[in-house]
Amino acid sequence: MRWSQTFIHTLRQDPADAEVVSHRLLVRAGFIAKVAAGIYNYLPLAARSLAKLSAIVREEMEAAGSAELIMPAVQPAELWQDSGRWTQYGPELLRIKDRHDRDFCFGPTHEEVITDIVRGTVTSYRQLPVNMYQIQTKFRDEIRPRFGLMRGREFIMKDAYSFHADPDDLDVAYRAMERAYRRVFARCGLRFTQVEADTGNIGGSESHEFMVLADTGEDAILSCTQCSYGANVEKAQTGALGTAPPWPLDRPDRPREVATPEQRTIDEVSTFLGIAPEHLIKTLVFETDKELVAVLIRGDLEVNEVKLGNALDCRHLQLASEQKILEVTGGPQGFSGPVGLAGVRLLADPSVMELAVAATGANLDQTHLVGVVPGRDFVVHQVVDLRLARDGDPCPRCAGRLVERRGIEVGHVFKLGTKYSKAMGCTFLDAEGADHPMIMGCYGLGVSRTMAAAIEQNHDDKGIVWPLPLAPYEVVLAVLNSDKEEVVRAAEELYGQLLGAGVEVLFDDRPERPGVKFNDMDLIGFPVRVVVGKRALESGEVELSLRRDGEKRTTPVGELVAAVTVLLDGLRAEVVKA
RNA sequence: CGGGGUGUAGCGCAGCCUGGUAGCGCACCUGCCUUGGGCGCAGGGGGUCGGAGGUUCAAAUCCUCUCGCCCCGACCA
Repeated sequence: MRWSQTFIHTLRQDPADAEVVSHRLLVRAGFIAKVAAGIYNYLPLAARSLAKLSAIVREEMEAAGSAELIMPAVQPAELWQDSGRWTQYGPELLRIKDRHDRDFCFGPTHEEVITDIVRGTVTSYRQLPVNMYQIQTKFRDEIRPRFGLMRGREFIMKDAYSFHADPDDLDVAYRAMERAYRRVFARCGLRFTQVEADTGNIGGSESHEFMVLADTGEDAILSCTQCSYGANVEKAQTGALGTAPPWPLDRPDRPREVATPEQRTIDEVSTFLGIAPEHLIKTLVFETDKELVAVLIRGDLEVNEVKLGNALDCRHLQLASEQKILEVTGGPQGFSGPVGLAGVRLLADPSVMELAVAATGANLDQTHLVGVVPGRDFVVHQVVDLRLARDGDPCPRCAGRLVERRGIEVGHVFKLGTKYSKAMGCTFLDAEGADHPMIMGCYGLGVSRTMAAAIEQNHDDKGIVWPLPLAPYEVVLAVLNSDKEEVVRAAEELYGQLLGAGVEVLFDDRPERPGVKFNDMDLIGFPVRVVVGKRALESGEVELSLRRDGEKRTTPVGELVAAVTVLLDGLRAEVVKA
């Protein structure tokens, strides 16, 4: 392709509204252009990268036994009413009406449609399993779209769904999908990790996320330095805690009140009392959509609100207001404690119940209790892991330590269970003729987000540094002195040779000054660069370099095709075969 | 939805406070010049100042309403 015949327009200045690097570079390098908040044009360069990524996804999905189909973007309300999500999904579901005033939505996901397909066709265990996928535009009306393609409202996703007669069969498909995802991201040339994930409000029994590693990632992930354990911070567990320092105070037969004027925070109280934060019981009051609860955790630890939400089985959760705390505990914020606390559900992290003796708030203004013994001085309704894991914590599986890294969620696989099949009557007959809901799995991969994540991970101060498999063109060929007939002739000749050899090359034939061309090539990030200029040409040579190191080497004109082929083969060999 | 901003040429911005012929840089067009890292010189085209209403002799500027967009928060398969 010739530059002059495609549509590539770079910007000299950063767009004012781009916050993150992938957004900034995608816009500047001419890959995308905003149409509305969270809605973008994918210009020709982006279309090529997306096509390459999609091709890899298709190959791996087919290899894993999933068949491509295409479902509608616009879906009738009836299906969503059938599953119950028409009312559950909330304003993120873009609802639209047709000319007859009938309700539709623009699909944010396709469980309803695929379940409708399968329930109408599959009736016997003999027809299972079923596994299908599509690559399609989704729309989710996010409250605040941001970060360009990282969190758009309209985006491209590969979504797959599988249907099974029993959990073991689901497990087979699930493992095949995990493997396919690992292969996809490895073949894209991305550094990534697979982690255990919270199943969130989609429900289900098992879930993994695939994270492209990048410092700018929105998600925190913890992985063990010694074993394969890895989890999203929302889900991460930790190993046994170290032993606390010895209790430095007396051990009264019952808790003793101590005046702690204006000492509210863990740091203030532990310093004031001369004890370690590990000796304090932190008491937090949360307000859910159903109730108020008091949550206990050791003073040096933090509560994981996702774990808490799961334990309480609630949809929304927030720290209670000062007013609510006063109503529930009788004391002001900063002086809450479990002793004598009645009329409210009490949850504790195991770290609290392991304390032999502790200090905590007295539910009285300016007062704490010391010498509190869990089990003797208070009992809780439920002991459950509520701890937020953090960097340096012990691994739950081995003797190693967890390290925290940042990642971008590009894939998420779920064992869904029977949530949709039950709700929508998607059942089959087993060998005995008994009726059962099918067991489902669903598997999402953010295609447009993966393109953005690739840039978050691979860029420098000049622009994008595409991994070869996702580059819009593998090679760029630039002619520097377009006023010199013999230089242009040589470049045209080389362009023909590269095309003839099957090299995926973009020919920068614009009559621009060299500086403009160099900067554009760096900005767009073509992996291999060939420069034809009069200087090298005088000695019968052209210049060759890789985007990632910029190191220049010259090669005789007659050997260019061979030299480019060698470079490309080298880059391909680096991409891990998962 | 709460808080804070912002909207002026394709892009990035100034002008607004203190009302008086709409500006700068980049991009674009023409000519000359230059040609290995976003050349130089000269000339030129392009804007109902987000929209509606109001105040005024006069509104980009002041007032009211409205819409879009951005940031922080809450939210997020």
